Amino acid sequence: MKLEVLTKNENKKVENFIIKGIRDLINYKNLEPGDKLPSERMLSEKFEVSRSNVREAIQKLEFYGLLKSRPQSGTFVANIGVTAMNGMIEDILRLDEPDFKSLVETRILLELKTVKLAALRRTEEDLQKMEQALQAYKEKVLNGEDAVQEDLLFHLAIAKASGNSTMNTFMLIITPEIITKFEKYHVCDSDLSQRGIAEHQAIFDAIKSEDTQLAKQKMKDHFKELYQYCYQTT
Amino acid sequence: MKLEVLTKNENKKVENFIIKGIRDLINYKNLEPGDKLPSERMLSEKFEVSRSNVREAIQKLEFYGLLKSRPQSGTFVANIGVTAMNGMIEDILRLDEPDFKSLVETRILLELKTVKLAALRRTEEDLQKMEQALQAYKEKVLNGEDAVQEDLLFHLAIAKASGNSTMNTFMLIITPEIITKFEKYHVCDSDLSQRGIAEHQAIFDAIKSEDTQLAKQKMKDHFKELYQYCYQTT
DNA sequence: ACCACTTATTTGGTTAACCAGTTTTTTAAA
DNA sequence: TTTAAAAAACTGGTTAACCAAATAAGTGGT
Repeated sequence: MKLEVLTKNENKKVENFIIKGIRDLINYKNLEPGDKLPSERMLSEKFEVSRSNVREAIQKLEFYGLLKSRPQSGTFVANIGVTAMNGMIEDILRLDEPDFKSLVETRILLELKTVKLAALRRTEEDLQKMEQALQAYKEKVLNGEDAVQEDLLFHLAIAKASGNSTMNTFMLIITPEIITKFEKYHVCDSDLSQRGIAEHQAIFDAIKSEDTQLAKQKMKDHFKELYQYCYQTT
Repeated sequence: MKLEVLTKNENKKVENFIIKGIRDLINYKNLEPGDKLPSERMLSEKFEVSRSNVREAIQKLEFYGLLKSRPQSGTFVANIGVTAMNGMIEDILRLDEPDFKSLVETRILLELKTVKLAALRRTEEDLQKMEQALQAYKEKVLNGEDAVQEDLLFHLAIAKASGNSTMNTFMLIITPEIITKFEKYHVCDSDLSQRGIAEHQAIFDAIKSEDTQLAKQKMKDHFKELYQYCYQTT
């Protein structure tokens, strides 16, 4: 297990090493948007790493939109100038693992917005989906079972109803991390869950009646404890 | 070019097909958190696709925290129950490409928060980095050159100063997409850039003097045009 | 029946060979 | 010298063989 972490770190180190190499290459050769990078084979030879490692690094930079691979042709510098390229690569290299506080902070921010947008834009289909999720949550809680999953699915249904695909994606990214870390730190007691039903219902009603301000307020109430938990520790 | 898009769609279709297969497998076999998935080879045989495709799909689900691969051991269901698993996979399958409006909307939301947090938490080092970015931006504009990159680097410096790694990551994700799409739609004229300097300076000063409300207000002013642009069209 | 030990198999990850287009170079005809 | 055609070299992507660790199965002694 220890070994796995080591190799993972090692792997990350190699990846960052290659990313730095690519950055230096772009700077040294003054590559501009649209220019072609050396082939994967040449890079792997130059940096003395495997081609898989090179592909990995390229794919990461492609994820952040800095490079663009074209089959049977080459890898190209995206439509971003040298300056932005350097700045962004530096940021990418320094990115650290998200801490729990950062995740919760972001979730609250996103959800206070998605709930407003959902109240504005929700379709009839969205309402049905949310109601289903709410119903599933209620049943679990009333049976005294753990309902963390159903809880979050209701929130994801709101994100979908917001009609903002970017926020929806971001919610999907942070949700599982929150689930796993949350279950470790915190256990919902029965009273809290009972109150959760009423709060969820209030949020749903506000969205249904298209009352954006009320929806936001109800979401805020719902997050009150999490908010305090987030800001009291560390 | 047309072909590339086709194969890309085709590829996505295969990936989604496999993801659905994995989902059905989890449901049918009632796999719970910690249980082991069939090996990649078996899955590739069962779904009649290449092992690469299977790995691709697994890595995507791993990105969203639903699976966890362990070397020389197997792929395991993450600490998430069947219900959340189903809901999230459905969302992932339906995720569409982010539209420009959604990107801008999210950017504004994130930046109004990061600027507040930056005013609260910025270190001396953060201030230096932001000042450098601001200076670079000024020089470009005063020379009459295009300064979109320097503009965004200043905003990224703020995101970094916010001390929230999740928001920082999200800003990094949407920034390049905004750059490319923005340059297509909109060209900054000289007057606008001149005003941009003052606005950036005001934001920086507010952050420096730790005035959260003022910082947020200045950022809001800065986004005024973008905001209108975003909400007038479509 | 149980336990320590060896062997065989299975696993995700890695490497190297291969593929089908693309791009550059060569060639020869005008 | 120019240009059109042909061939060679190169490209990212894909497939299949290989690796070392982890697990399962077998083995023999008690």
